[in-house]
Amino acid sequence: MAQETLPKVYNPHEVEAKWYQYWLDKGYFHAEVEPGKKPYTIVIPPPNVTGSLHMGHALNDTLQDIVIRKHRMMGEPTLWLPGTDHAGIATQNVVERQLASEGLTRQDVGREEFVRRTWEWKEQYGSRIINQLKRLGASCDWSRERFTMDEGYSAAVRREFVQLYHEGLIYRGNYIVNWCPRCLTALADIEVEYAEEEGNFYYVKYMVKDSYDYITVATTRPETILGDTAVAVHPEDARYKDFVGQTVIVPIIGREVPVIADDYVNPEFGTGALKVTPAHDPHDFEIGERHRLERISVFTTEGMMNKNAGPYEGMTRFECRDAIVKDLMEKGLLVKVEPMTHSVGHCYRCDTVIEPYLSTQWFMSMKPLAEPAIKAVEEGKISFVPVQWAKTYFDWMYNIRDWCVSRQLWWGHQIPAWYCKDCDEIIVEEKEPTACTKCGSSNLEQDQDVFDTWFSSALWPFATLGWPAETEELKYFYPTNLLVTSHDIIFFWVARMIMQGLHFTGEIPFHDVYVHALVRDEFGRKMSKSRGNVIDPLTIIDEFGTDALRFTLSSMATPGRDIFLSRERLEGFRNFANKLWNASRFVLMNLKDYERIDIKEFDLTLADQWILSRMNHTTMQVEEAINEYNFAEASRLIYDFFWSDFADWYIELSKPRLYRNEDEKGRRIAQNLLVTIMDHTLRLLHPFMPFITEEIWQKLPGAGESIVIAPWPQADSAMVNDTAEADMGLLQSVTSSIRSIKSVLGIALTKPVKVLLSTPDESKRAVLESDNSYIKELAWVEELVVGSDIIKPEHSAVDVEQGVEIFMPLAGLVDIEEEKKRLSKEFAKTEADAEKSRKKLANPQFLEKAAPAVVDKEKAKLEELDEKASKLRKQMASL
RNA sequence: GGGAGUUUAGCUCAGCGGGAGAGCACCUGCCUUACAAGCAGGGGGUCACAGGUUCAAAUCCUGUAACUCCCA
Repeated sequence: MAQETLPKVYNPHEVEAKWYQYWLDKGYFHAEVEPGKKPYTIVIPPPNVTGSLHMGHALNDTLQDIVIRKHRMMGEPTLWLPGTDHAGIATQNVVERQLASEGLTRQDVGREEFVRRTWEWKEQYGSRIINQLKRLGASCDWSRERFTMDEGYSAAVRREFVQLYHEGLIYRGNYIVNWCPRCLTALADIEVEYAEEEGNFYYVKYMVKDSYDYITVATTRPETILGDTAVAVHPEDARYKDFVGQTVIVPIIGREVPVIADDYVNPEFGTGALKVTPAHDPHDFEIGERHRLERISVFTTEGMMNKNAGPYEGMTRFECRDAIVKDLMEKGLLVKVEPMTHSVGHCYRCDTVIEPYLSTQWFMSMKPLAEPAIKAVEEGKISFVPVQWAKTYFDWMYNIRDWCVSRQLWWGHQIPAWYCKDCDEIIVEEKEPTACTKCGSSNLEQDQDVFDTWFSSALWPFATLGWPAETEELKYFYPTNLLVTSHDIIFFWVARMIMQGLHFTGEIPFHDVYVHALVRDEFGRKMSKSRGNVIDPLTIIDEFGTDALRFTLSSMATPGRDIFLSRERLEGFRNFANKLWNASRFVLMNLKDYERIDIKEFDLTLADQWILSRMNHTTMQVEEAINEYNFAEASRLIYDFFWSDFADWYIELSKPRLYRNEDEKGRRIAQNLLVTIMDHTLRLLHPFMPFITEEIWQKLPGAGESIVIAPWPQADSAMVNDTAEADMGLLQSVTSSIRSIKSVLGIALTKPVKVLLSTPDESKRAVLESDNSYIKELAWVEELVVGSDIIKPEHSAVDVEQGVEIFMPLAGLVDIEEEKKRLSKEFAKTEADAEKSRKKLANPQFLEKAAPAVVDKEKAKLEELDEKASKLRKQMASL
């Protein structure tokens, strides 16, 4: 094989684009229905079509890609189905901003033109995030890419609505909803984000009609006084008993309203008297229902005061608050003002203060849908990993409330409901009706609203596979195996997919839900565009390479802990990539006369047996870790094996065999093992670091078409060799000890020295003798003597490792005082350890109750420590 | 107000009933024919605090404190 010269430093940019294109050209990511084989499926959490890749995506998609690539290598028909979400409000906001830069509003251009422009925007920029996913190395089946507003998907959404409507699970009604006065739409309860804000608690007098009596009511929102239609007190509140049934006058506006008694009122809170505004508060709305109160809305949809606000008409909500407070004060109706922090709802898309607002909307009845979805998790058909998220899921599901699914937006799935203008009939059909089903009139108008985006993404796992059509793909790939997501959308998305999946397909949409952490900035804050603290993964990829980013994220993906991304970590894993690169350079530079042999037919050295044992050991552990979705553990195992075992020890030990010309057989075995281990480890690592592993693997002799489709490494338990690991451990300890003595005493590592090893243990002597070359090579020892009862030569440094006394004559090498210092330190440490152990063993309870194996281990440990200590003491005395 | 999580070396984090670990940073010595993005060695921790369970607690339980998140 030709000797290749590789650059000293791995350059990710040259290889990443090349291999990604190669993989695409070969069609490796495409999954076909293969009857008789068990498929493996993940649907991607579809990023917003307006989005650009952030660290959350990078983590989310890296973890999915790891699992997907592993299953693909295992030979399963593996589908990772990609796509994007039309993201109603977010996308509409983007296009509105674009219009604003031209000095236009969406109302100026009209709905049709606005939607046309949005599609145009989507065609132009919608593939941005898809291309970014490709840079991340995501091995999605791009031929199956879906968009939540493409034709087939839209048909699925219509089916969802029409079926639920006819099943009575969807209804239309006039209720209090969360209204965003900027987006001009209703929002679902979970789309409101609450924040503690400094506000005031205003105590206001409500005069009793024809009396000088009054009730003081406390409120944080005095502007809603204008919509008050009652004052409520608790039925058992003695203070207000006589007021119930009387009429009070709403300040400013002069409306006469009743004093009512209702259990909802908390007598402890404020004055114990509550002003009731059924049109502007969800609780007040319910009180209003119970007492048949009038609902008076005082705001416009834009959050301005309407004509019901009388003198305040035209003011904003906030101007009105100030004006009313001033007027109340002037009229002597304001008793006092107390500062108070309270929770204020904000739009999760634009952060505007939400207004509870009376409005006619479509709602979904959630209880009947939630029941089977709760059961599926309780019965273990769906598992959350880590399990504690199941509790979060249950809490929400048990307290679920009806879902407002209509949105007053233009971008989205328009609701397939038509209203007959002649007879008011509501017609809900998948196809646009031509005539009213009741009166036959053709004077029909479609509902102007669209669905909540999550209404459509709830169908994602099966609508992407063709539902409602019973496609081959749906039958084969559904239910999917795994959903990977972050905890912030368990309610928004995961729970709703489970509900709709069970309702519409009769099956769970996925078996496992792996919930990963959020990626935060260095201060632990959620990264967000509005905070301006986003670390762009593309920048990181440019600087460190995709593989380094992926490996960093997977290494930090410990269940249940958020990730604070740091540059230092990225550098560390970039260095790991470089280590891989250079180890492979070493192997490739030393393949002169390489010939494939069957290593099982030759006698393997201890180092050979050891590295094979470690490799198979590691493989088993990695397999287990990935199956438990413990990506950090899997990454660590591969990192440690490759760097600490293979590079630091095995490669070093292979050098003499490669460089010495006389030992052709030894060289051949070493070459074969180096190639075998590289090949095996690269395959194990490929799901984590796809690019560098392909680049190196392709250079190895006997490489196949691509590592992407190379077989996933199987552990061979017959190769796990405890004796080899123990023997090698002894040699490593002795080697390290000698290096340490040299280093501490200021002797250069490369200075050749004489070393004597003494142990009564015959098997240890055998190991030290037969493989003394390991110690000689790695600790720069020119003369090594092994014996059973060696007397310490004068002026020697001493150490004891695993019962082996190590002597290094220092004649002329070093100041003996240095050695005394080193020894007494070593002795003190050994004595302290021994003392701890002795104490433990002196405890009769321990001997009686602890597991025998634990006691034996402790005894052996103490014995060794005692022996070491006594030997060190003896040597110190003789110095 | 209810719930969840976190607190381990200077920093970022593993470990989660039986000998305190890694990477980075720091100190010392090395360009030893793969790698200075490296090699060898070293220092550094009453595992937040207080109780409890246990022969044995960083690890399990209870409480306290600080920080973070979710829900109302």
